[in-house]
Amino acid sequence: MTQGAATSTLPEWGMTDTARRYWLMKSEPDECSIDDALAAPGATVPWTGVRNYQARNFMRDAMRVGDGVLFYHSSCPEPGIAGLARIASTTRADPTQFDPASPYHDPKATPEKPRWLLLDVQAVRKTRPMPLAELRRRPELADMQVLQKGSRLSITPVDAAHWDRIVALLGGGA
DNA sequence: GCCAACGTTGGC
DNA sequence: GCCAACGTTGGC
Repeated sequence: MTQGAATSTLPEWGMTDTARRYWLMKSEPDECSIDDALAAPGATVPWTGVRNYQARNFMRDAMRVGDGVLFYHSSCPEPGIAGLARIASTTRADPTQFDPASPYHDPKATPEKPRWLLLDVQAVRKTRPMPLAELRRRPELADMQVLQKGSRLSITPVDAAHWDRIVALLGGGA
């Protein structure tokens, strides 16, 4: 247990302070696919571009090194889970917010007062595609947050039971 | 390209 | 602090 203060709990998600947590993180494959992540040094990529406070706060307050990640492809021909990953760092300022040339530029952010954070995500393996339509088809997954009507968050918590079920359906371990 | 849903902004 | 207008997300 060498990692720093991991004190926050998410009782609303039934998470305890000690258990491993699980997340679903959306990425547009045009920007960073599971293949891109696996090809990166250490299979690790900085998760840039989060511009939603709730998603940022998950990263800042609840995500911990080693947490499991469902790597999800969005805004593409076949949206769905494309791989498994893990959280590989704590948060730091997302440098794209300071870059006027970046689509993620935030003119109100300064290095002294950054608004947006990122953390590193390490790809573990590519899986068979598990399309959104398949997730919706399975009753035992119906209450996943990402499947709720109007859900747009790019980072959502995943129940351990849902994680276990999805990993089983994907075959192999996590 | 459409559009439902949701988040943010800014006038008051 | 309200809330209408606007922008964004993301599946289809």
